[in-house]
Amino acid sequence: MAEFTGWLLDIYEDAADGLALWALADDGRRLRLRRTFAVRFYAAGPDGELRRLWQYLRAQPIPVRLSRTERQDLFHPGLLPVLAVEVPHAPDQPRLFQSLQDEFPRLNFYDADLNIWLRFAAETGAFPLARCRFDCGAGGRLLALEVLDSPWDLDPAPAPLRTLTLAPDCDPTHAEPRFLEAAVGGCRYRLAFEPLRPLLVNLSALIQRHDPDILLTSFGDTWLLPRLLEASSACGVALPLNREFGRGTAHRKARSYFSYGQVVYRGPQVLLFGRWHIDRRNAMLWDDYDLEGVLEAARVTAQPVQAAARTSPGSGISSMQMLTALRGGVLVPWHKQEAERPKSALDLLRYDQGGLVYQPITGLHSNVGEVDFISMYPSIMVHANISPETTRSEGEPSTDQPPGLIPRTLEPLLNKRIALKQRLAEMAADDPLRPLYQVRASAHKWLLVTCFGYLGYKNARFGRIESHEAVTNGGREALLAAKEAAERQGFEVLHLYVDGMWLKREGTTRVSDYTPLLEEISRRTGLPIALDGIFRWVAFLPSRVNEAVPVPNRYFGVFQDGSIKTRGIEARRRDSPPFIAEAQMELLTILARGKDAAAARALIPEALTALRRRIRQLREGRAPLEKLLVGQKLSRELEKYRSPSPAAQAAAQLQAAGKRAEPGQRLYFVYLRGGGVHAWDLPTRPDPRGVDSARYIELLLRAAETVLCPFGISAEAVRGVEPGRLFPLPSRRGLSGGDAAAAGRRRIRAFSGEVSDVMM
DNA sequence: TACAGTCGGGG
DNA sequence: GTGTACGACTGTA
Repeated sequence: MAEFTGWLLDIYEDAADGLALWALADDGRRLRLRRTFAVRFYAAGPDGELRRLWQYLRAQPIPVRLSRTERQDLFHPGLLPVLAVEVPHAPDQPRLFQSLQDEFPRLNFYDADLNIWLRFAAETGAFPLARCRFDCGAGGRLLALEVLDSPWDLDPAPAPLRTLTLAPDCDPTHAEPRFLEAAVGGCRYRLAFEPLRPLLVNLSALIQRHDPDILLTSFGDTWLLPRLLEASSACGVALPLNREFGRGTAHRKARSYFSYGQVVYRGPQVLLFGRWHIDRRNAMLWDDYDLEGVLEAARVTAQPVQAAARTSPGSGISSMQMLTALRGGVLVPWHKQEAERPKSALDLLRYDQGGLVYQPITGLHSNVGEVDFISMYPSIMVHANISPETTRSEGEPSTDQPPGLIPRTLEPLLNKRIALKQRLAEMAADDPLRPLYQVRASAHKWLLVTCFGYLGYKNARFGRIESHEAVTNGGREALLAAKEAAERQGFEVLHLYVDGMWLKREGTTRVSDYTPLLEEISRRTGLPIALDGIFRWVAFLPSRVNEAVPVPNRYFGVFQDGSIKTRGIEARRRDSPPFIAEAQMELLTILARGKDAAAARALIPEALTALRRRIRQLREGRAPLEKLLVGQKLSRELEKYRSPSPAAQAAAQLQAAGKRAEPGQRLYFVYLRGGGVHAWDLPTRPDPRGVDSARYIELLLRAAETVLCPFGISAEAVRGVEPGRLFPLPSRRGLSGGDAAAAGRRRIRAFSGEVSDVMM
């Protein structure tokens, strides 16, 4: 084997050698390598306890090397005396550490619960899909490894990965699939599920013949792979899902957890060794980023590919922070130990603010420029050097100190994202590489967004609330500085929202007219800023509950290039039935042809005609059922519901049919006459005649009002589009009261709490 | 009127 | 394997 170059695909613990590695050589061979690998972790605490730990470790059977040394804990000044524990055989470490947790509750452990990829990446500079030079001895023993590229390269040499796609011919939650559709090496196969034995034999032959690097499945985690594995053991036909011979697959249980204010359901997982299983239906945020987004995330976070495909970007950024710490000799706490410092009421008042939000001037405006800070919060963290160890307790950042852990982690990511966006801006619209760069930029965006949230999360390993607050302070200051600059240059500020502002100035209609403003803002704040575009027209909407109150994030408009931007309206809400969302977009597309507000107004009759057609479609039952599906997330266990919300009703129906619906799962259903629903994932289809078309018409009319009323069309006029038929107008609520007058005035207020992911 | 339940974000 | 905000809105009692 000697020396060769190629890509590093996979790493995992190996009972015999310590570490198994898979390489894809330039000549196309897939090679299994092995080497020993020692891991180190640390303990700190009272001297007596450390001595006791020393004796305990000496007495137990797992070989270890012990030494006393000093290391840096990010949350404590100076160096911390620690006991270093080196475990020469990596697979021993988790078991050993497990036993220490109960035995030594008073000690603080560091670097104790890191996955093997992270340790390997810290030690060697490698990362998933890194280009490497491998030097091998007999039997695949890895003697030396040289990493040839970096995760920050914009154009990494693409690894010629082989993918086997597997998908049942229908959604197994609905019906029993009859065929397994497979695609590999440019060929498609259709394998019958019954009888099982030939299926297994054929599939096994496909895998052996093509030896894919990736098993890209639909429902592989939740249904297909468990089913195949079960069949394999029942029939006694070996199925080489793993590339690693003789090793079983790894399984993770399904779970629901709370994140970003809502429950998330994560399905069960089936993980492979030596090749990757990615279930595109169980991939989290990377879902629509496709495989490239997953690979990009794995490269920059040094998370295993199969994990990167399934975890949130939160664990990705956490992984990057840990890597920065390991490489810089900073201890990675096992559990974050530091509680928040006590704060006075005044501090709380000062701190507990999020992004700056203005009340927009409601109504229709022409020639409005939208100017946004680019990745505002991450830019502030890097620019102002905000990190747990550099932030003073007053919440003031310190730029006179060396760059902190968080800025060091973020800076390359931020630079790469900006470079990718630059590359995109220079690319032709039809460049075949465009989607690739988009997907990569997108993956980076999520990592950046999450990093800010993590600063404020009390259980994050490197979080600290004061740093979090220093960031939001910086954001508010920057936005105010931007507003002042705009006003000084004669712009009217129509709206401010956390990291963006909407501006108008008589005679200012060209992109270049904004250049002096952008330059001034960038100079004053030190943060990157860009013109998102100039709206031909944009409408900021009032509250539906109280017409006098503007709401900060409900608007729609059309840029000069004809593209439509919407926020908060029906078309963007995930619980809107597709029919309603599409109808609203249809109306907007018609209005978007208007070059200014007046021209758009002239297109209203055409929009009303389209609306009339849509209403008729609903009334005559011609809208396809799938377009009427409402999707809502189950927010809790079925038993915990106190009133039968539509999602709870759907869950009850599923349960009655023997299918358990977990919190965090999105359930789809149609509204039925009489107030009920019919869950979509039932074996029976709803009777189209039972569909509550009146309710859908009401939803449609509301969506139409949202986009038409700003043009001066009354709600009554929208509802009267059908000759001889006026749909009743639901009464507006709470119009009375002193609130309205107060709300009519424009005032600046701050969001309290999280606005983390609004910002980028 | 009060309360319970759901959504939001980007590209 | 990571986050339990908060305001807008809707439906129902």
